[in-house]
Amino acid sequence: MEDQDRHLLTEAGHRLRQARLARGLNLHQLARLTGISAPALSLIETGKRDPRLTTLGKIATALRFPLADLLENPPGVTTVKQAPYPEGDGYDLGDYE
Amino acid sequence: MEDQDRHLLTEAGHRLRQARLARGLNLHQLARLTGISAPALSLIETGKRDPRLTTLGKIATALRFPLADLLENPPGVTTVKQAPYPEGDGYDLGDYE
DNA sequence: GTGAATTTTACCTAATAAGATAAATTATGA
DNA sequence: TCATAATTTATCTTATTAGGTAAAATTCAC
Repeated sequence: MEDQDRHLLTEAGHRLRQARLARGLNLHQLARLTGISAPALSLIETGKRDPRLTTLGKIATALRFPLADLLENPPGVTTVKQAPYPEGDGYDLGDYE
Repeated sequence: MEDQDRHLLTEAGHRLRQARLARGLNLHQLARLTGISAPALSLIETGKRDPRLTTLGKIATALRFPLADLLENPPGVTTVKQAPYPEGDGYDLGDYE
């Protein structure tokens, strides 16, 4: 697994744990709410598992936490609208056509 | 699979496709950029596959697209800060302790 | 320090993501 | 229409998620 992947998983895991603790829930209780087992939740929160999108969705729903905030954009930070993309260029596709 | 899951997958898929097309890339080219096969990308974009978090991360990176924007918060919409959570209550854990 | 609660880890099984490849389908253009 | 490109679907293999359970480890309260 690459470094970027690992960072993504640990970051999302940290935010999940913080959100759960902020709501005063333990893993057992969150497991009840989500239908995801406590061991699985533990692995996700500790960044040891690469969860599926719907798995994250179930957890976010149970915690009443915006899914997007699990992944990027620390609270309060807003994504800046980018300018439209320059036509065609900007991607290195190598010599592959 | 539940209704909410399906909605999450189709929504994320749509946004992925829009982002890819906005950059003038076809599936083959995006496959080259991400290391994810074109058939897999097709399944994800059409909401027929439940991708892993790191898979979404690879695609978002390749498209230079904020991962969070794939999932919620249509461009321009900002998440409203919630008040701190009321102590203990608000969750229906049934009669399970 | 002890004991209880919580979390982590370690098995197992089943379901499924993802790669490769190829075939089929669907645009797109000449 | 026909040819080409692009996307979708199908099949197979491999890797990994996720549930269940139990045991180990950690944390917390007393």
